[in-house]
Amino acid sequence: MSSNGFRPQHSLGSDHADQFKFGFPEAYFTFDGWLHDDYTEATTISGPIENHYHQAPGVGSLDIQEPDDSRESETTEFKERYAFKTKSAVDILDDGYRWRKYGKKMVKNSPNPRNYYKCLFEGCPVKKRVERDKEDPRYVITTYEGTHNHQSIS
DNA sequence: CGGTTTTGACCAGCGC
DNA sequence: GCGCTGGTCAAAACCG
Repeated sequence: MSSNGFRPQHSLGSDHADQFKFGFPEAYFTFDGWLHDDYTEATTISGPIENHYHQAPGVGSLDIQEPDDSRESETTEFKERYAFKTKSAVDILDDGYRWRKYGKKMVKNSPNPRNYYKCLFEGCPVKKRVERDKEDPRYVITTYEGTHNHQSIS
């Protein structure tokens, strides 16, 4: 977190296996729960905020969304998805991966646009969307979709 | 000059 | 079907 600014050093404190499963760099983020599509079940972050990162005291539940029917799952890329809120003044959070923005949309019921990003790594299917919480513009909702097939370099 | 962002068009799923 | 909504494409602009 020194020179380049944002590299909090605390660890998630629980399932590192999960982190690797999702291919996320250690200690970048903590999760405070799964957000459903309508975000109704979002829990609110409590705890100290450091820079743009949320230092949650604990890791919330992290549910995996798999396709309803596995009838066509073969080589099977699951569509894991998870989301979390971060209190941040900026929309672009450095999570250790390189992303290319490929779209922007105004969503209904929210004055804020939603941005679409794709992981730059060749062949990596991961996408994410970023939007500002409509009720609480101080928060950024980031939704990741997919699993990184590589280590984070950056 | 190469990669990224921007932005409107395009497309697919779904509810009416 | 039709129109609305969300997600993606792609061409041009933009920027280091």
